[in-house]
Amino acid sequence: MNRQAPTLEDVAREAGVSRATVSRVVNGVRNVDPAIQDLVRLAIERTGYAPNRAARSLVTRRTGTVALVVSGAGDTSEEEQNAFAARVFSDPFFGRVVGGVVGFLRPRSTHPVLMFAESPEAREEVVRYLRQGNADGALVVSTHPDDPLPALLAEAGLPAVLFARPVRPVALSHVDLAHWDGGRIAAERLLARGCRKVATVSGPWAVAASQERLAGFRDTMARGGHPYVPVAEGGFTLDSGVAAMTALLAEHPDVEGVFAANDLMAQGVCQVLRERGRRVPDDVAVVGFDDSSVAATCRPPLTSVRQPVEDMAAAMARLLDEHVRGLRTDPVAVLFEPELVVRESA
Amino acid sequence: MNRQAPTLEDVAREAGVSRATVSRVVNGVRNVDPAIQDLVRLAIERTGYAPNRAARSLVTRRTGTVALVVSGAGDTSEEEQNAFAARVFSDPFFGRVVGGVVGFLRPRSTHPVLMFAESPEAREEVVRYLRQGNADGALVVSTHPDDPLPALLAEAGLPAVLFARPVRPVALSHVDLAHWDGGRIAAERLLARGCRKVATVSGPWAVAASQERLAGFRDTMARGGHPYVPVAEGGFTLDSGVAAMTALLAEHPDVEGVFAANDLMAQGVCQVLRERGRRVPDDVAVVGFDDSSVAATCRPPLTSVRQPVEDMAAAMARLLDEHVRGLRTDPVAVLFEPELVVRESA
DNA sequence: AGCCGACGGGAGAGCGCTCTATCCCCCCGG
DNA sequence: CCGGGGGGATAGAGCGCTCTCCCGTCGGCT
Repeated sequence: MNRQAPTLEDVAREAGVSRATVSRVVNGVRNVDPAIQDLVRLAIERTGYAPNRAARSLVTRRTGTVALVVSGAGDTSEEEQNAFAARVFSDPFFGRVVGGVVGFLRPRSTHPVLMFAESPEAREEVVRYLRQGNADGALVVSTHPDDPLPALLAEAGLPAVLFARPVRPVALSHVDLAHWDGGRIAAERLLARGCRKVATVSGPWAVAASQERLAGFRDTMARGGHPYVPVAEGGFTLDSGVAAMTALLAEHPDVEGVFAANDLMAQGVCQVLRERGRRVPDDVAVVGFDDSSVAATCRPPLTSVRQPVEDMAAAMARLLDEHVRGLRTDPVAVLFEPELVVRESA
Repeated sequence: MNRQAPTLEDVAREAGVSRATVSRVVNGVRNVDPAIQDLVRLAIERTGYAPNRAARSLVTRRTGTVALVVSGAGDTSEEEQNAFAARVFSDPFFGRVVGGVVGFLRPRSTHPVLMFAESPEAREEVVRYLRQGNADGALVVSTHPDDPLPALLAEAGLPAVLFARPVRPVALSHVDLAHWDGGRIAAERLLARGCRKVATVSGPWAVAASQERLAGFRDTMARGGHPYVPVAEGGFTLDSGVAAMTALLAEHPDVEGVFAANDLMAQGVCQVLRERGRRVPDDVAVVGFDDSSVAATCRPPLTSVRQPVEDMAAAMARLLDEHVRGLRTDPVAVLFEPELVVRESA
């Protein structure tokens, strides 16, 4: 940029008032004579003034920026970090998170800085980034239950809000879903359809959400008269869904209903079923989880337990905002309720 | 943050030197006595100093941040903006862009700010954001050929690099693919497989890339002895691929090979084909474009013309960096070559 | 021995903004 | 007619950093 950007001083001179007055008009603070306000606004228009954020944040100690961190637990090399980024983005879940966050942030004229933290160095980088005052706080989405980042942030006293309750308690706010209820809802659907032989593809054991979904599903099935439900562990990916369903089908060829702990795995389940000549939903009913975009594009379209990810992400941003502004000091947990979205698969 | 962050001054006092010296050590500029360097580094360690970016960028007039803008041409309402964000993220293409950009930026300790610009206000916001000095420049990925953002940026003299050549010439650097060659490669594959009756699902007419891919495909088919190739226009989405293939199949039921201008549409093509009882690739060979993640997950896995999106995105970031640093002043175009990735569909 | 230049370090002036303290002026009550 | 009060504007002190001067101290060369 060669043309020197106009400053408050320039506008003040143009309007014939002081810097402070212009500042007040710009920030809409305290009483300013309406006539002078117009004068200042005109001057701003004429000079094409845009406040310099660095200068502002230097004195306010606020940046109006938040970091959106996708973190793992790994000790990944530099090259694999790219793959991590690509993998993250191939999961439709994150698109919804971003959409929700942006939905909250945009009306406030702020925008998220995207960071990936899949190695110790990258995690240090996140902490440094925040400590340097590049952003006011962090929205953290962990892909792994052992993610050490939340603890690092809490320890450094940096404002942060997590997606999903951390396994180890940390003094940070988080939003989460009533996963148990999600499992219950899935079970109720399969029960209502009259499925007798039922199996489930769970998420990784280590993930609390997986266990809760599974518990909700099993408890409800048990209450419905089906105390035994075969389980195969998956990894929330398409491939793992395929593998899990293949194993399940080998041992229980007479299965009539399957609950997969996310849509990607449900898609894998459907693929295996079709390849084995089973029709969905006529022979086997399949219920997914998340109600992500694949639920709609999958053939057949998946009946799925909806996780209101956008709302949850927006709530994260709102919580962080409150923490940063000091409106809220103690960590809180905000819980969302799942609901069934019926399509064709069950 | 209640605990006051240590400043240069604090470190200087601790080390018994001047602010300027500490600054020199931190920035590794000019010669500083090694003994003093150690002294300073020790002091930094002890105080836990982290340079304040706002203060630094106030004087350097550089932020070390770039905006990653996904823009459209629309005049979209606030609510639909969210949908836009979600839609963008459901396209695997953008995940690769982000991965490539992050891959270049991360080693430089910078991180992209994510922005969506699908309305006039949002575009103004992008310009304002950059003018305010929140970011040094913008990486722009347009989803629409009529996107006015590049012109706005060029007009404002803001550094920016585009993905794909803009339809209306703009004084900005861009990276692009040799689309014509991509079309040629697809044609050569179908020709080599001995397909006689061939059709193609193109991208939107208005998009230059669509036309070039189509031209490359047609020219090569013509040279191979097939002057007439039926075309159906798609919109780069799964649904549009389904619609286009349905139409194509109605008029040309004897088709033996299909080239779809991206993988998402190729997936739609495969779905239609399967529903109509055609086997892929035995009855009909399908070639996609992009080699995106759906190419691998699609059933059957897609043979696709690879677009090295990660490399292209990294090149964008590199170009922007050069422009920002003043190493490069005139706009340039960097062209990448596509290559065929053979899987099962053709 | 004297001079010059290179080198290492310090002092201090801002960068553009916010915000507190202050001042001015007008209005009102006594 | 004067003192007090308050709204409305200004002056000025920084926020933490970089960077341009400037100064002192050597080492090497004539």
